[in-house]
Amino acid sequence: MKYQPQVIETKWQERWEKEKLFKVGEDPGKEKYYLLEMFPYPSGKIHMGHVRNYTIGDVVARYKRMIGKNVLHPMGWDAFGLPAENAAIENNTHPAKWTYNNIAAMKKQLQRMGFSYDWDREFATCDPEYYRWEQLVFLKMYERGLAYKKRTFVNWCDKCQSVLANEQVENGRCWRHTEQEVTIKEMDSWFLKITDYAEEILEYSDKLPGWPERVLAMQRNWIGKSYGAIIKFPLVGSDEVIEVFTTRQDTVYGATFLCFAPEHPKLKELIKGLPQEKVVLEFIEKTLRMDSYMRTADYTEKEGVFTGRYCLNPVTGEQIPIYVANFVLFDYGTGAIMAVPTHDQRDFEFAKKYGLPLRVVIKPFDRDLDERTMTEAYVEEGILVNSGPFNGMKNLEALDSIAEYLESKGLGYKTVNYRLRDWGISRQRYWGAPIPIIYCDNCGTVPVPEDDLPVVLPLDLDMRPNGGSPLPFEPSFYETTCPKCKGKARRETDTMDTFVESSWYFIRYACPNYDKGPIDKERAEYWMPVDQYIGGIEHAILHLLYSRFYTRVLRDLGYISASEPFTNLLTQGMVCKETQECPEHGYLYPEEVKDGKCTLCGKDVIIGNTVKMSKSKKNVVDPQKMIDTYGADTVRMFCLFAAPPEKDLEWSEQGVEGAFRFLNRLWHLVTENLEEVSAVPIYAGERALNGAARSLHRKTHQAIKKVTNDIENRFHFNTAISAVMELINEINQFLHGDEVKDELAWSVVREAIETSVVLLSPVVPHITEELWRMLGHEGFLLDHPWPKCDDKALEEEKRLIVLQVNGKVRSRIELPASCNDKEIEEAALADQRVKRFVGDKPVKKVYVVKKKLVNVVV
RNA sequence: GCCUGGGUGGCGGAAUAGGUAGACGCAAGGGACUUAAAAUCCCUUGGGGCUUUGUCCCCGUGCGGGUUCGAUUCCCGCCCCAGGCACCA
Repeated sequence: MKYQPQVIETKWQERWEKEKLFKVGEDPGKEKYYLLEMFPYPSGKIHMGHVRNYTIGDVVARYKRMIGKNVLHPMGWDAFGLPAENAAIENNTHPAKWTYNNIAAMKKQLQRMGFSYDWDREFATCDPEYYRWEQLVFLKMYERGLAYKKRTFVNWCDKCQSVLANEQVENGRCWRHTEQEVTIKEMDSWFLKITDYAEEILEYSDKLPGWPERVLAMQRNWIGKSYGAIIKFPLVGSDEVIEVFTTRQDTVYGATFLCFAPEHPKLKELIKGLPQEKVVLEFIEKTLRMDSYMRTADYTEKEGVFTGRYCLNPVTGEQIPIYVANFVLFDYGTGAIMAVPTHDQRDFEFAKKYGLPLRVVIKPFDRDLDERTMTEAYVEEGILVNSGPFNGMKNLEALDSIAEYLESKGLGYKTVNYRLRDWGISRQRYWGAPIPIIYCDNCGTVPVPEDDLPVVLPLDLDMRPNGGSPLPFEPSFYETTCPKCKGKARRETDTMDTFVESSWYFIRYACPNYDKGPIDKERAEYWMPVDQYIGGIEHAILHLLYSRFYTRVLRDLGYISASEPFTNLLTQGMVCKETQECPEHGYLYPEEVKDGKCTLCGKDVIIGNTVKMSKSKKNVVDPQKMIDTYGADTVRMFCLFAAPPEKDLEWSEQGVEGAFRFLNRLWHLVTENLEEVSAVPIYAGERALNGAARSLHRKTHQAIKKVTNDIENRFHFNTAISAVMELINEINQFLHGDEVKDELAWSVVREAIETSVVLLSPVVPHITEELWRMLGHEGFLLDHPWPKCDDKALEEEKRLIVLQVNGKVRSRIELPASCNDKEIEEAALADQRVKRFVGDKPVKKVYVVKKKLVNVVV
């Protein structure tokens, strides 16, 4: 009988669906386990990254179910976003239609992979029944000041035709359009106050032992907490003070000038009417015109101009000039810095360039510094000089003393600063959840009344050919009446960042149809938090940080009690493949290469690096093709076997074939021995075994132990699979061996075969289901209890003892397991080879390690 | 520069509590079956050495030290690679 994956896989998929095998409800009598993989954007078809991610999740879900947990394993669609708009323009269709078509296609593919999702909980975030609750939460946040609007400088991506959050800018470029430089634009934008939760999120980062350290490190880094002080510099010719944030208040006596960011809100007012006004305005304009990439690049020179204004150094009383400088960040600290050229390298270079004064205020412990001969800033520890009452103090000690001194004089105060900024969620896009706000000339900004929710995104409009949002051009959408005064008013036409939807979808899965609010508290309390979350590392900051924030907001609004959404996080590696490059034609598809030559020009093809699969590198493998050729089980098997989940996976067609071969071997092992195996009962330990049968029985239980441990504690499916491979190799050896195959022997084989099938079932659920039925069982494997290791089976009557002399392996002997340390030692010293290496040297000491190893030291 | 990982055969990777380095698989080579090929099955496969081809000897987990009877594993110093952050005051 031939192994025909296409036939058996679709057959079982249909049965599972018909029997609602994956449906789950709340069961207070059972321990819950919430397993979640990051839901996909419905781009059209699944890619290998999805396949890997969801296969890993499926193994865990099936395993947890088999050990008796009540497993929630849902799937849905992160369905808002820009690609739908672009595709709609290109194909002259509508984003909604495009999106729902894609969802249907991808759902079919996921089902074809045999994933155990409870599809009854499926939803798409572009459904008003989903985003209406997001709008409600937005209104509640607005009420509490957690959502606010302000005019400020924001990141703008021309390709997106929209504002981006800081988290969505990578190296000065858009995270979705890595070729697109981000520019800074001044505009009105909505923000969520994630900074209110910075401290709590940071603190809890030490309480997430189930998260990879590098993700936590990235988040801590992103939050960027630093201790320092605000220092007030009185402005000359005014009652105002200029506040700066510094972590180096110990150097305040050396502050010889101030620098403002070009975006600083007070700057324009400061220079009004001064002779320098024009030059300063020109400088501001020039700096703002630069894209973020250029502006923050290493090679961009530090530049600035004098503003014409002065302030007083609050501790020395000296008059010092105020500059505006391109390297000062407007949204870190106060947007202005005190410059201490002697002890900060940037300030040093700036001062040298513009001839500004230097004053040493910290000297090294062993020598003096002279500002006239310094060639770089002194940034090490040292002793304070030129610092009034603080002279002679160690600078680290002076940090506190000076802060306290400033505080006592009303010149400043100690503070903590975070790099994290509020989350900008306004998007000038169409395909997103509308922000439920109305602008009225009389009443100002008015929230949409809760009863009027949802503010539905109109589906009957045409996309604009240039790519911008049609909403601001659609009177039927934006024209409305003010809920307060009933006068004419205008709706907000910005939509929300799609990361808002993904910040709480995992809670909605607990109660996807709940229609009285965003969250059915009772059901959410049963399921939350997510016990195991699995997804790509690329969301280390973005989605994972936003979700930790949003979950806390929902907690504080009383919807749930959990603070952290995801107890354990697994970030799987990328799926990679080697690239092929022609010197003339660039990257080539595999079918464009023949015998190492380019089929277009005949030149030798260079085998490139193994990198993440991407269309542009032409090294993608379509999962559908793999399924069609080998079946879903083979694809699942390869994804799990080739590497542990957190590492990158190198795609190898030969590896896939190896997986397919293994499944064929398994298939033939069962089908070719079915008659004999079916004729006997499964070995249950009632009769003593010896020889090869005893050894096979032991191997069976060793496999149970190893597979269970590898899945339960490590998620190392590659070693779990290899343990079953070893078992199957041993079954085959046993069958080909000389020993008499009596009923007892066959019953041991039956135990070994059935155990292999059960152990493999989370990995390759279709073939195992089919074989299970052939072996005469009723019911689904998912409902079969996970096998238990019998420790008695593991016992060995003989043990291999490794014999070392001076730490080098010299011999191996087999001894009865009953031998005690003394007997083992005697046997070791009596061994011929040990004797040879010991020779006539005196034995200094003999180490015996628990029935495993002896080391004779001479 | 800072942070976090990581460096083991031709390759992907094992070695989970300091105790047999290289499990399992891929590739390669040899053999069986076949008219032949494919498929399948069996064997070999870290490197080197040999006046003994062996239950032989030496070397070997990025490099250099250390701790230990014993180190891929622990400690110190360095090198390299990947990812993240980076004018953060």
